Amino acid sequence: MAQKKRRTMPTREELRIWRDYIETAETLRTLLEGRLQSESSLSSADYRVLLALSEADRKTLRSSELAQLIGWQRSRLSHHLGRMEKRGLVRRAPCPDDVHGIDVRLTDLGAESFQRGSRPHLRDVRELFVDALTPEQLAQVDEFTGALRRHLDLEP
Amino acid sequence: MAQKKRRTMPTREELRIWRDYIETAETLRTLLEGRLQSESSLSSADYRVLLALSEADRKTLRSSELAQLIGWQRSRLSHHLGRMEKRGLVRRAPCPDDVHGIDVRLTDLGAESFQRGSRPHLRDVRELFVDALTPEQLAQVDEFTGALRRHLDLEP
DNA sequence: GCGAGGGGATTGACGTGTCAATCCCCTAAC
DNA sequence: GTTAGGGGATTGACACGTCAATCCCCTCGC
Repeated sequence: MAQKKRRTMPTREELRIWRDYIETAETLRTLLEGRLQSESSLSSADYRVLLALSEADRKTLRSSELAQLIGWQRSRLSHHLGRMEKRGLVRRAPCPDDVHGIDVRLTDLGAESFQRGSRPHLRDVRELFVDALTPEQLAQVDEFTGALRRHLDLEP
Repeated sequence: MAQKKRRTMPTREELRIWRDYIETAETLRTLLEGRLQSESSLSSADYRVLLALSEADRKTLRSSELAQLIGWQRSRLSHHLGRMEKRGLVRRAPCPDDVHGIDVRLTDLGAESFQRGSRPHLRDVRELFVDALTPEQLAQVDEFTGALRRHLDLEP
């Protein structure tokens, strides 16, 4: 550990592991995204929004809460909601309780799209990720992801 | 294993691990990319191109070889080279040996930018990724990444 | 020789994400 | 009351990646 702190550059081997790690995660994301798209015409961005909304009380969230929940910048959410609204998946309306603030509401079409996409997507996650790993490996993923998150201060 | 095959959906716990995994990798990528950008005004896409070129013989590669090496679609590479050329990082010229085919050449500015970005970038990788993990955890990452890659048929 | 086909590369249209600027409406200072 | 400021949200300009269409020039069959 002390020795590790003294080094500046990663070794060749560490670098290879890093590259494999990040590239594999990327590939996995892309594959899942492609399947989701062809199964339900939803991007993974759509999916995150729909997921958050469908778990929300009255299928509605304040725009800022939604951004907070899924960890997006305001402007990204705003752009994306605009596109989703155009496709009829969500609807925006001024929030009655608060003069600032916009309520984002799941439409029937949005709820239905999410339902339709959800099961195959979960199946895909099992197939491409969970099934690739033994239970021990899965536990290792959890462990080291936790270590990374703590290192990066992503944990509560 | 037999039991696993029979299930359709991942458990709640498996899903949590999946989400943490993919989200952490994504965050890490974004962080690294931001640092690279502010340290050297290079995107990680720029970096990959410059890395491949600077390791190449005569700092030059055929466009198609380059695409192959870094695993990009032709059109993505073409667009990106256009932008990089505009910034003076690379230069394109018809390939003398082959009537089809374009030679992509690292410019002096490109080589210098890469040099300048490289060390801090490697330091960042060590700091944000390698230092977060014990040697055992790093070995585990390698192991399960390998398992994933084999499952997805990404291995040679 | 000439037309079909094919590999190499580019282009255009489009959806997406980021950053910075802006807008809107409220609250608080004076 | 008028204005400074601040939180919530949108907008515009731009960089990026993807897909499908296209272009270019060669090779091969005839």
